Amino acid sequence: MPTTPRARARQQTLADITRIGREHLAADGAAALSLRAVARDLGVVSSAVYRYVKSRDELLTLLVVDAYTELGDVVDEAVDEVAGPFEKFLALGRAVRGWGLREPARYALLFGSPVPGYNAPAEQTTGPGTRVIVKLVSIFDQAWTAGTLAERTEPVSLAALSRNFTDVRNEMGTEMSDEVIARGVLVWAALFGAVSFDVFDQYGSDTFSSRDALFEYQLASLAELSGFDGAPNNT
Amino acid sequence: MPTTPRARARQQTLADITRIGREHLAADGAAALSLRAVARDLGVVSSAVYRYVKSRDELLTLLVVDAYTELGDVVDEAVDEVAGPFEKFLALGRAVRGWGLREPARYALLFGSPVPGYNAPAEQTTGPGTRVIVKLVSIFDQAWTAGTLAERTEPVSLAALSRNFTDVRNEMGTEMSDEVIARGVLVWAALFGAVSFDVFDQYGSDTFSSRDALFEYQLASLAELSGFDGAPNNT
DNA sequence: TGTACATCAGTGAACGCGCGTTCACTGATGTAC
DNA sequence: TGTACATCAGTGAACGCGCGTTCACTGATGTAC
Repeated sequence: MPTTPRARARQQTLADITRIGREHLAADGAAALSLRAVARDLGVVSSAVYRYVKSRDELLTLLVVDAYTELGDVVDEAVDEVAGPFEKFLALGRAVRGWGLREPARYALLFGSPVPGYNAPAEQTTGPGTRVIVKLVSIFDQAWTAGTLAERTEPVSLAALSRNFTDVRNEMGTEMSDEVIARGVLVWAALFGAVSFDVFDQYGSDTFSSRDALFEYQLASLAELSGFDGAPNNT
Repeated sequence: MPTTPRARARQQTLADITRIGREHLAADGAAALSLRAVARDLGVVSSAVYRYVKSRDELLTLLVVDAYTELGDVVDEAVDEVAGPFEKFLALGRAVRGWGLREPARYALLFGSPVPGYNAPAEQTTGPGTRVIVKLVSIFDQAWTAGTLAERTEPVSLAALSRNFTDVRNEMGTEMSDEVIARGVLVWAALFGAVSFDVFDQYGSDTFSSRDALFEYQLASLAELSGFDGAPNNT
């Protein structure tokens, strides 16, 4: 917590810069994000922003971390409100989609096209950037540990990836089988595929009158594919 | 076919503009695509490009159509080479992913973040833009007509979308049930989710040592979910 | 408690750069008679 | 077949704009003694 007025003012200004950056992101996209425009909205000369942010790329990093953090918070809160893997999975999916639809530009920053010329620094983005998949793993692990996850034979050999799965088990602290991890990765990618199609408007604008209903079907199908007990068509 | 030398030259120049645009897309992304830079590479003064293209947005449209067309060609060729819905589905998935990995910038233009301030004109992009889904529908329809598509009860009611499914049946010329269409839409979105995660590098750079093996697993799982006969774990 | 010094936020000018688009023009190519 | 006119590709200058980043500076805030 900041002690002096100057430190408090600094923190406030940094928060303002992030907020204004978010607004510009929403209006013009990441590629058009400009320090000068942020400075203008902040009511300050353009060089002043350099007291807070070393470069345009650092501002982008700030926004990436900000977005991952908010998404992570939203997802955690939604998932923790319910009990059981199936319900938690639904909550996670709905939370991701809800946030994406509310914040399309920030969703695009995280899960859309890479920003040309920008490389997110791993040290700062990896932590916040893995919160959703970490949460998803914990949901699978809960079902796995409870012994309620449906079994399934590998449709295709996973031998080429077995060392990777061992690493994942160590990093994530789980005992899940190769097949279950691979299944989880597929469900993860598929979930974001469904959300991205919705957020990025890949279905025509009037193909589906209720995107909510479509997504609920998709989510239930993915829960079924995941093998969660309680999902329709599972035990 | 162009008759006069002038018409032939014009066509050649248009092709050059498209090619150079593709290169700039790959180097700097859609947002940074600039008529002036294209003109420079073409060896011509910037205003000359306006003889070929009305505006920067029209150049973008040219590139969008160009990309959809190439992807459509690649997919059609791959799918038509094999027989049977299961094999065709695998071919489609592999073709999409292969093209995406070869052409990440063009893939991003079509399936990544929307380009801020640019709206693709429906008249020109809808045709080429629907070729992959049309092909996917034809694969599902082949299995449906042959009666080899696994049945499945809706995990969640699709009543809210029934009118949309009727429209789809009319537009696509198929008789597939609501559930099968919804299943196809999910598989479609999931497939592109898996490809996007791969192309956009959403798995860490060293999480999976063989992205090919991972994708083959995902593809086989989606074939199974689709209900294609011959897919592992299906009849 | 008061003073001397260090820190820091913000200024304003400047550097060198790129962009989309318009316009009047030149000179070559194509076409109608 | 030859000529007059129309079409069209490309030029070069200009308009008005925005960008990231650096630098020497001023004046207020904070700190050590």
